[in-house]
Amino acid sequence: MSAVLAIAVDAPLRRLFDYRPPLHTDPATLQPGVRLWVPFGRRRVVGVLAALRAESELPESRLKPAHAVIDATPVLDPALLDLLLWSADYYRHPPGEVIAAALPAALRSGAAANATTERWTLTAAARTGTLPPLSSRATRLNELVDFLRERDAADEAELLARSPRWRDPMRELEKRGWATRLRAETARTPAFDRDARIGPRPDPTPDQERAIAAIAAASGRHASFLLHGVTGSGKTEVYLRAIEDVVRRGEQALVLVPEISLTPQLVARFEARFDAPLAVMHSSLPDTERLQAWRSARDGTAPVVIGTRSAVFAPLARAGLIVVDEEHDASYKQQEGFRYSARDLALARAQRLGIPVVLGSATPSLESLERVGSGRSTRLGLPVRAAGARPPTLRLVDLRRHAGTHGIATPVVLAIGRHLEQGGQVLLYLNRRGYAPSLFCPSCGWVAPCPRCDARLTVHQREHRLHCHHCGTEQRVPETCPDCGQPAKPVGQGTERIEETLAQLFPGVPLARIDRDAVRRRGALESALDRVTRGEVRLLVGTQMLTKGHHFPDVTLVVVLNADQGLFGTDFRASERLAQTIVQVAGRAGRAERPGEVLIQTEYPEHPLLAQLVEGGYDAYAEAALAERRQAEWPPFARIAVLRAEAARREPPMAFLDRARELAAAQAGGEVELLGPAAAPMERRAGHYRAQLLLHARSHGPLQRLLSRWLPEVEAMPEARRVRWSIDVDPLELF
DNA sequence: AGCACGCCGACT
DNA sequence: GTCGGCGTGCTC
Repeated sequence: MSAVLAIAVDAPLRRLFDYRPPLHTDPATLQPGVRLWVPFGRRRVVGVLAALRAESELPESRLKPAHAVIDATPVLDPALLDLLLWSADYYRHPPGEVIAAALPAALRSGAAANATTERWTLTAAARTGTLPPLSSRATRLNELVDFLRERDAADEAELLARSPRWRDPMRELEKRGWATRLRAETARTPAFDRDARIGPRPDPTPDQERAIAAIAAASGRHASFLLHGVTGSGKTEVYLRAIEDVVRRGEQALVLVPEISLTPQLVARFEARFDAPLAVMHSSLPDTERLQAWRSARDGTAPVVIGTRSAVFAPLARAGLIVVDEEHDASYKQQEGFRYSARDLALARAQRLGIPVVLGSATPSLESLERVGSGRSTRLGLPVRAAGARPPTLRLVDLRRHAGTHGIATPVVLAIGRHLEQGGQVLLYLNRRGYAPSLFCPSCGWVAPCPRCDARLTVHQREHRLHCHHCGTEQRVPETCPDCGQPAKPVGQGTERIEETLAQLFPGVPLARIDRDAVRRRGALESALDRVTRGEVRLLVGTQMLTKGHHFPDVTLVVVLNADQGLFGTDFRASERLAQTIVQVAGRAGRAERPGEVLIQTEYPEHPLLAQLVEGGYDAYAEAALAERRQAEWPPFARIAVLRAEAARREPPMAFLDRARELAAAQAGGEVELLGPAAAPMERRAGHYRAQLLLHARSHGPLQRLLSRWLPEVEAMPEARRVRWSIDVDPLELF
């Protein structure tokens, strides 16, 4: 009986491909997780052995033999391979693409998995003297031969030490058959010395102590913790202590952080503590550095592996702990292609590995709070701020009752003045960059539209241009309204306009704006943040960028300029995001001994979400929101998936989804509810019409069963070829 | 995704 | 007469 190799190939195809073993290769020597070169169509590609099977569904005659085995040992260990194949199944994504997501680009194109060292040696013929002698005038060659004759082999360092220009003569010796190179895997041993290498650290508070002890008590088995600590309560110190414990046992910790917070400062803080090289994994890392980080994670030379979303797939020689910082952050969910949640996969991975996992946040996702509520996770609270700082007080400012200046209500203007007078810094948050969200003609009602989206163009005054924030379209600001020829004017507020207004209201007060436009230049963000920290800036305006990770100890007043965007969102998660944003931005105030003040401008001060936040903080909001989700049967009390489609014309996506719905209805059997199809709220984006079909079920099982039977049918539909479609399991955003 | 095959327009 | 447009089909 001949074995069949089930191989994952990096192609958008939701299946594995069966091959015969390479010629003269005993399949018994092949372990799942090794790479092979395989013929694929008319190409030759790298595949990963997913499983060895007794037989194929295809007749043996249709199977091609793989060309060659690449790895002696698997690039993906059994647990990681298993997690990846499970993920492919769970997220309904092609297994080859899922595996590709876990491997550095170099490995996807066949590079050696292990670092190799080259050594040079004389050939047997050279040593026995059977070669024609070298000319006595070739001094460089003769010297090199003499050098090699004295030893078995020489590595690059030794050759370099002898002569900096050794490569050319060596190449010549190789050409003439005198020398040859030996390639060997570099021996790697853990570089860190368990005890001696832990740097100076502060004493933990009693709350931190309790959390550290709970995590330590779970070492060596699976346990899931939610580290719920208000901003400034010292979550990072808990991670560091828990990791110390892991490192002392000679194990590794995997730390996931949101995209925006993987800064050199954060890495430096970890490095200072462990005094060891960390493996840093980030999507914008150059290929060779990614490969190096991957190798040092895999061979165990890095005690700590720290990275963004895709680092959840980092190979670990001796995994001891997984940490997911700011677990509520949306950047853990990949929004295109393989739409996985790194936070959810971190939980799945820790469970498979039998190790503890710590999710940390000041504003936990409702999913994580529900896990605590149902007993699947243990909450570790850090209720007070380190250094005794008092929490800020929140107050609502009714925009209907107070006149204002370009979006800043008078009481807020007065409060800003007061805080500035008392020497505080003031931070204003507005999630809208640009000068104004639209350009409007008061005489005829025309509003500058994006030609490719159902959206308005944003005015960028400084550049004198209109930008679409959805598709990137840009144009000049027209002198006059194109419809009636009258002057058009910017309407509404963006950060650029707030900056201008503040400059007028508080002349002479140093001001900085921090948003994507203002800090586009390399290093601009760092230098702006520096000026804030040094106190050179007193007024600070910015977007989301301000709410993540940066600390502003001297900020005494935080203003949320417009809380209303999240209050009536079409998305069931809109209010959760708003509450998290407000609490996160509020957390920037009152870090030091000065109490902070937070003012939230709204047209709906009676809205229950805002009332809960102001009176009971995030916990009160979360409790109410969970009750609401339970009642309405939305996640985390239900499971959803979204089938999305888009095309250049309006009809094909709807036709596709209508037909897909019919197929699903024929299978659903009552347990899965179908909602839609419906056009996206902003139907046209970047010239494409978008629509979606929502699938809703009480639990995971029925939804997964439907998806596994239904998607192959969807894939085969003729309508499927006239649209771009995708499936999103556990979507974060519904549109 | 690639890659090839296949049948209809403006050009060396 | 050909180069090449992107529709269609296939990858063990």
